[in-house]
Amino acid sequence: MPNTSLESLSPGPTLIERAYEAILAAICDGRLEPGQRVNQDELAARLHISRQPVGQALSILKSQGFVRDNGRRGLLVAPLEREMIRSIYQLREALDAMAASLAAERCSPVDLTEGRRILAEGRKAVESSSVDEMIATDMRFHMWIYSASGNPLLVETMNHYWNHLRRAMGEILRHRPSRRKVWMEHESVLRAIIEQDAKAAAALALAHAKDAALSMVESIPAKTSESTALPRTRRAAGASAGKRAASLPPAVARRKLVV
Amino acid sequence: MPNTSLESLSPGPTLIERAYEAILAAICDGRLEPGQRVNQDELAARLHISRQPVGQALSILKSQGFVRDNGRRGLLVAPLEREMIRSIYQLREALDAMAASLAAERCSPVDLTEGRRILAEGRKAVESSSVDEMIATDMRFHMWIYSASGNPLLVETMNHYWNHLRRAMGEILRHRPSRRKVWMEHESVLRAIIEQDAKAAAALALAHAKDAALSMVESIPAKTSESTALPRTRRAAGASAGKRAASLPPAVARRKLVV
DNA sequence: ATTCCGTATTTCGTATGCGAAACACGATAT
DNA sequence: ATATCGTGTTTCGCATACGAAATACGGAAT
Repeated sequence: MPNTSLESLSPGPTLIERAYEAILAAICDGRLEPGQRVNQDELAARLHISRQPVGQALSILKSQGFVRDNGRRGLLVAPLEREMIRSIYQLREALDAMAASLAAERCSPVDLTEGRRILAEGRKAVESSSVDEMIATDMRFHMWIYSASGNPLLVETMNHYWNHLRRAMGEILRHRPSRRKVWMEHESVLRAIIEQDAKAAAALALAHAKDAALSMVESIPAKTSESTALPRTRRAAGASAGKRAASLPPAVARRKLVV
Repeated sequence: MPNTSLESLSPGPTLIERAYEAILAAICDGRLEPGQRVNQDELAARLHISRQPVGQALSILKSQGFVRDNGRRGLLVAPLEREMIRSIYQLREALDAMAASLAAERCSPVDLTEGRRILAEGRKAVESSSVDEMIATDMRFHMWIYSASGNPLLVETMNHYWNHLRRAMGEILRHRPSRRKVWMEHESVLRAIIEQDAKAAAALALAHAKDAALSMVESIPAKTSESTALPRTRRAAGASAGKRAASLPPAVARRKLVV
């Protein structure tokens, strides 16, 4: 059989992947609240699967910072921390600017129509005052820029951070009204991209990120009570982990496994 | 017992965490070669543990892009791809500049002595021509800047990317000689930080990243033969995933699990 | 000799079983 | 009444068992 353009088939989403998606979605849209304990058995029961794939999904979520270790008493949904959100917005200042600049230089006509479409959607979402829809469209607009920048890693990385932002935005917007000028700013960024004015696009995106940071970061309580059902279980060594480089474990290093 | 400053104890590294560290280390320093198949049973045997923790560790590694799915035939170590490295360096241009600027503004005296120490170490490593040591010190210097920037997320994110870079650098430096001016450039960045000249620090860091990108990216073969023992197993749908936003699965979405 | 097909093997995903460690609660001693 | 200790319960980590799906290989047919 000669080279048909048929690619082979995907093994399809495993239970691990589907559990991951389901739990992540629940965390991001607030169905699982920050600080809430999360339990393998219970999740497994709710999803009608065994503990095994749930455990694996939670491992991944933990490595991505969406859930946090809670001693031997399971895990809990990562609380919203002002410091974390501030850090994300700081990264966005650098990366959104770069992304907008790149997008202005190299995005294609079909990208542009897509951008315009998202802008229209966003305006509509603001009219309808559906908080969830507003957040989703906001995220979609920015993801569009990352995508138009042509850097796949940017897409991946920022998708991750935006999932964290989504949580915070959902929490905030349920109480405070939203900034209406958001989509004005989006429009001006889009216009700069359309006009291929990289400098302007970068500057506008930067300003937008700074604006957003200003209104979001202040809205988050400085420390979320901290004592959220925190059992006095074993835990430390990793407490001073402020400057650690490792991505996963405190590396208390019993005996190192060697491959 | 009143509030002693004792934090509770950590449950200690689990086998999952230790396996993760061991496998990641093996991948980063090249003991597990790019494109090589990786096998749960074999790894478990080599580490003298069962498949379970190995599988979980691999799940995490997969979500971080260090290993890649290979149909139902296990996983393989992610091949080195020029496009990937190029993307990383592009992110570095934005983030290294920002980090250097922040570091110049806010790093403490003890940070500075640490920086000087690493610089000296780096010089020594170049003398000794130990490739591994050169890479390690290079990474350490940059991680120091991220850390001095005061943004913990920057540390985490860049640590991740530098693990990818380590792989590539190791592969390259075994064939080509290293750029000797690296530590000259590092020194000038450090000096700008010491003098608290944020603008200069950012500019120098940016130039350094661009230089490094130039000499690294070209050294990577355009496509690593691609056919590296690739079985014609089921796989697709995710093949056109260039612009996808999802971080884990292609979301072919059989029936969505709902929490 | 080459091609095709059926069977054995490999290897993963998922479920289940077991033990350890911490919490929760109630009983006892002061 | 309060403090202390011992027991039961919870909940996870890790090992093992089982089934599904794909490959690899050897024999039969052309």
